[in-house]
Order: sequence, then structure tokens, then C-alpha cells
Amino acid sequence: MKYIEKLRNSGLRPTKQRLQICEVLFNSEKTFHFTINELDQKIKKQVSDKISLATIYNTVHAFEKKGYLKQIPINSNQTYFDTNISDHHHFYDLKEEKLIDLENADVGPINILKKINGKKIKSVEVLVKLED
Amino acid sequence: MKYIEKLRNSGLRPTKQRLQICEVLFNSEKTFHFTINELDQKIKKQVSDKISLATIYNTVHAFEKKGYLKQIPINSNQTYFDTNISDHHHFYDLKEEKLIDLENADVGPINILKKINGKKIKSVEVLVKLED
DNA sequence: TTACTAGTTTATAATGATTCTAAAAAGGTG
DNA sequence: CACCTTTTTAGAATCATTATAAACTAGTAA
Repeated sequence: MKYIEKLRNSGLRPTKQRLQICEVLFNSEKTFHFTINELDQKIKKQVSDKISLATIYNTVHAFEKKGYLKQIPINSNQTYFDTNISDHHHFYDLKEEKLIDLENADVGPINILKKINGKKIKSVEVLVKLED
Repeated sequence: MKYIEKLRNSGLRPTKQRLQICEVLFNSEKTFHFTINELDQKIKKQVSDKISLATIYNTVHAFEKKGYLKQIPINSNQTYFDTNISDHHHFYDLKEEKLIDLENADVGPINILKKINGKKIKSVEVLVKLED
């Protein structure tokens, strides 16, 4: 299994559940956005064993902490995650309530001129809201 | 009262509660960020009458819809609002869990090159996460 | 293999922000 | 004042997320 080493190297035990969730998250051609609820549905379809919702929450948070997933800053009652961990941005279609990737190259370079004493910039995220 | 006309012009009846909430939100020197819970506390301190939490929710949403408040896209269990409705961005101090305004001039011009068919850009919001 | 231990999974309960409900109150107009 | 619509309100309902604590499992060392 190709994810065993990846997990071990992060200090995460390669449990059956985590490996199965890896398959669902990282074994697809394209990256994608999801909420926990959507991931739960996807797992139900693709994985024969039942994985408890608590485990899905635990795993997603563990993966996010290790940098294998990114949380997308957006106002929604549910938290959105992204399997695309490259430096990039998002469109948010207000009507469809859907996210669309916006590659770094599609946004001009962003130069933050203001500095905050004693703080480093960890990330710069752009959210472009779309309407009809 | 200076807010009566403002509310009437928006099609909102200038009720006692709305006028009192206007005082708390818009009568201060500086603009500020808040959650509903923080606003509730502020109202308790500054307003003699009790205003129900449901009314605070209703009012904030009404004001947001009319463009007197902005929601700030950020991952938090609570929704953040901003009384600064000018076109601007935010720092988010991850440690302190606090927002800091980032004026448009402090961010280089942002040019979204990618276009989505049939959709217009409604807003472009930048969130800069800060760490120590 | 066989313990042993720390990390994980799980069902379920708890939490907490937000929304809903339906009845009472208040604003606006004639 | 009388009427109608909007608004307020307390409390219930909803729903995503987190906490709990017991059962299970991976890794390790004897």
C-alpha cells in the first residue's frame, strides 16, 4: 500500500480506516473540495467497511494538521476542505454554492505591503465571490 | 435620530431595537469586527433595554443584506462581521484569533485573469494568516 | 508468540451557534 | 382609532462539530 509509508512518516499509524480514507481522498485523478458530510457519503459508496463519522472527523483533522488537506476559508455552516494543497485560490459561486479552483497563475502576484510586528505571513488566500 | 432615515430608505422600519443596535454598531469612532456573541455582550453593556438574541441575529442579517455590514470569510465556528464596509482585506492572527484590517492600498492590485462563463465577480477578499 | 502500551476507533452524548415557530407587540397608513 | 403588516420575542428545534469513555489495534519488546 502506497499510503502506509506516508502515514508512518507523519507519525500517524496506518490503520485500516486511515488507509481507506486515503484511497478516497488521494487516489483520484483530480483534486476536489468537500465537506465532512460529502466525504462521508463518498466513503459509504467507495468503501465496503463502515467508518464512523467520528473517525472521519478525526482523520480529516489529522491530515489537515499534517498538511495533506487544506481548509478553505469561507462562510458556510459547514467546513470545506481541499485535497489540492498547492498554493492557490478559489472562486465561490454564490448561487450554486460551489467552489472552483483559481490557480496562482490566474491571480496576479499579491504583495502584502503592511507588516505586523513579530508576526510572519503563513498564507495568503483569495476568495472571489461570483454572482450571475 | 440620525439612523431613522437610513433605515427607512432601506425599507427597514426604524424600530427601537434597530436604532439601538445602530448606535452600538455605527456610532463609534473606529470600525470593528465582531461575532454575534460579542455584539450581544456589547449591547448588554451599552443599551439599557434587553434585546433578544433572535432580534440581534435578525438585525445583523438585515443590515448585512442591505450592505451596512460585511461578513468576513474565515474558518471559525462563529461568523465574523465587520462594520467597515469599504473594499478591504484582513489579516488573521492565528494565535490571538483576532482580525486586523488590511486596507486595499496595503495589498497590491489584484487582477483575476480567469473568467467563468456567465458569472460576474461580486467581491475579491484576501485573508492573510499570521503566525509567530 | 505473547504480553504490554500508547494510539485509534466507535457509538453515543454533549455542546453551541444558528434558525425556526408562533404568539404578542409595534410601526405605518387611512 | 382601526387595520394590516412587519418585527420582536422566548423558547424549541436543528445540525455541524466535539467530547466521552469503552473496546480495539498497531507496534514493540521479551
